[in-house]
Amino acid sequence: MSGRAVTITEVARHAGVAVSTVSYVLSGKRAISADTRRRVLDSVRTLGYHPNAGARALASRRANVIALVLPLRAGMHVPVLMQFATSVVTAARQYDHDVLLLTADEGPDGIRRAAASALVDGLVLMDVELHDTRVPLLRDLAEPSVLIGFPADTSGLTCVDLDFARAGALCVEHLAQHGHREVALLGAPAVVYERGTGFARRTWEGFTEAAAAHGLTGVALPCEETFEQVAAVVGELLDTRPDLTALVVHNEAAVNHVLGALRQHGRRVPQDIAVVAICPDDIAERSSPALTSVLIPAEEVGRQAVRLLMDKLEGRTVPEGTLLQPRLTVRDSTAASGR
Amino acid sequence: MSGRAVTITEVARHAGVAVSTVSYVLSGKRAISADTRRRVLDSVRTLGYHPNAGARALASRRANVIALVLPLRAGMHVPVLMQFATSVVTAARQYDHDVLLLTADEGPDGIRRAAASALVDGLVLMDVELHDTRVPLLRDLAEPSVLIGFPADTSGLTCVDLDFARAGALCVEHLAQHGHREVALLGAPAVVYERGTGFARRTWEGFTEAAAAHGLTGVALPCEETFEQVAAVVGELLDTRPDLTALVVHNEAAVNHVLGALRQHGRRVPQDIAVVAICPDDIAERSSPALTSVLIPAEEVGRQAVRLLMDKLEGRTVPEGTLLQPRLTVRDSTAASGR
DNA sequence: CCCCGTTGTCGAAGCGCTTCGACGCTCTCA
DNA sequence: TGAGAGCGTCGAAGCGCTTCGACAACGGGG
Repeated sequence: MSGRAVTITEVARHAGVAVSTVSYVLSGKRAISADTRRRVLDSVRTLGYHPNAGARALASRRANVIALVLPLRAGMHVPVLMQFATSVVTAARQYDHDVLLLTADEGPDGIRRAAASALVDGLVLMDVELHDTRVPLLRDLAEPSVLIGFPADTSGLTCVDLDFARAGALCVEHLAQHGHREVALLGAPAVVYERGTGFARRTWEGFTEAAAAHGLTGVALPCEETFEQVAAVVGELLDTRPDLTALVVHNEAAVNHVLGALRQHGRRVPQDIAVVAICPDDIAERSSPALTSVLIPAEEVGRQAVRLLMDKLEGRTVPEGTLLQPRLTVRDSTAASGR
Repeated sequence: MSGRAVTITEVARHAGVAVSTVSYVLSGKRAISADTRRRVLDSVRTLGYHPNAGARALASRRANVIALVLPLRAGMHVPVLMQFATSVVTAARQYDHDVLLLTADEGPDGIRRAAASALVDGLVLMDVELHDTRVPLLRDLAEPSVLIGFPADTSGLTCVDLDFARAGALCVEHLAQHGHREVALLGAPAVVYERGTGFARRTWEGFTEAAAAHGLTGVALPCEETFEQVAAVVGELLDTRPDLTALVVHNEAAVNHVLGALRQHGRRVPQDIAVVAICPDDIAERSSPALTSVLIPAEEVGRQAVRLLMDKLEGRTVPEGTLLQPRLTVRDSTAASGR
């Protein structure tokens, strides 16, 4: 490597054409004869030319970079966040864009800075709360943005997420079909609900409503993440609700503790009690027994977010809300349950 | 927001000075009278001026962006990765740089592209293997880079990491002090060792050598991450080694399974068996009992990596290897052990 | 009192690219 | 056979910024 980088001027000289011709070959924005194209591409290859990103951004007013705004707050399950992040990067690359990582600790200023300096063409925000302080900012930003998660008021925005209400309901329906009459939801830590995190609340509501609709007794509880606290909640539940035969767990970090607590209390899964989780597949598969679960389709959500953002960048109009339908995978933690 | 962005020309006009003067006020590269400086800064503020990143990069040949190259491979503990990532972003912002996220699935080409296009000024690579294919590329890249983790041959590179050998030894020493005579290491999944992941191997070696040095019987085993597999290994260990009184666990995902397995086998921690973990503090604290642990100082490593990169960007020479000293925090999983 | 070194400011030349308008060809159709 | 319509290519004008050299204005030392 070393030395100065190859410029488009050198490529043009090497191929014996004008600079603009090289540019058109590379962008495909004007017709170019097959012969010229071949010669230019040859020169590009032999010289090892890479267009200068800054110059390109300056001249075209497009940086070909999008921002990914990560939160990092208590109670968020990090591996899922990471899945979102990597799928956003991968999807962005498919549209020939790169991804700039912005964290929450710079606050709204960071977003404004990146947008105003034309560092990025658009934004993807993760883990949006019901009353997110970043939302007003997005509304009057010139750059388009897409939210992963739904704030309370989605007007003027573009949001994508799994349909968590449906996910909660799906778990209940599955259990109802298997004859369970009394079920419990173990959710996120209390702080997550208090903060107004949409997906946690919506699961809760979906669970509660579906239980009512199917005539089940359903109780929903927040759930902390240390073994001791989980064991306490589980113990309490088992003691006070003798007819309880199924648990829905919507808390990645607590899933294994729940199973451990049940083991400790001498309950077998699924013979004594059924368990359904809402979590990534790898967690469900790695538990013992393997858990029937509704997976968080992080990869799909990330891809959709990028697709929507690209549509907006092209000037196409996109729907305000996009809800991905959950699917339930039956594994060993409910299968044998024939009561 | 909306409309076209404010340019330096408009600021200059508004403040009644030349464009270059505005530039010098902002960069501080030439002396400017207090009065002029104030007027310019006022204009900047009232107009809401943000320098265009592309133009700046083009003219100054510095993008003020660094790349963070993430792997994503089996057996890596994601939350730790995420800690690295966020600390790199935070540290970079302190040097007025942004972070571009590159993933491994584009391979070395992604690195080359980002560097050659002047999208980034330098690179931080995470989770480097002993024989990493990206390393030769880095050696002949014009852009400086810093590795988190040590490859087998570090010549011509800059590497930072926790001193894992020392971490393994520290655990042994702590246990030796508490009178333990036979100890076991439960490490990463076998695939991680086979792949040649430096930090896993170095912990193993540090553990083994320290055990020998202190006259302890020490056995080291890889450890998979499902509860069943962990329980099997733990069961086997307890059965075949009746004198075993302490476990060192270097596997974030398996830690809780180990505790669960010990519970299942009726062993109390720390009365019957002591446990030391090498893992982030939050995991150690959230376990029950809270674990004596050597923490992975992810935040410190990320910060150092950025500092080293900035030094290289400034043309300063930096050491090839930087090893961070581990510290052991005593908690409940070894404290009461008085044997 | 003259010369020279400072200090503060300006103008202009790029940085490497995209894109617009122009222009010379070659075809086609009347 | 000549006008008009593409097609393929070129030159030049920026995009918004940094940085270099120039140059007033001012003071201090000989």
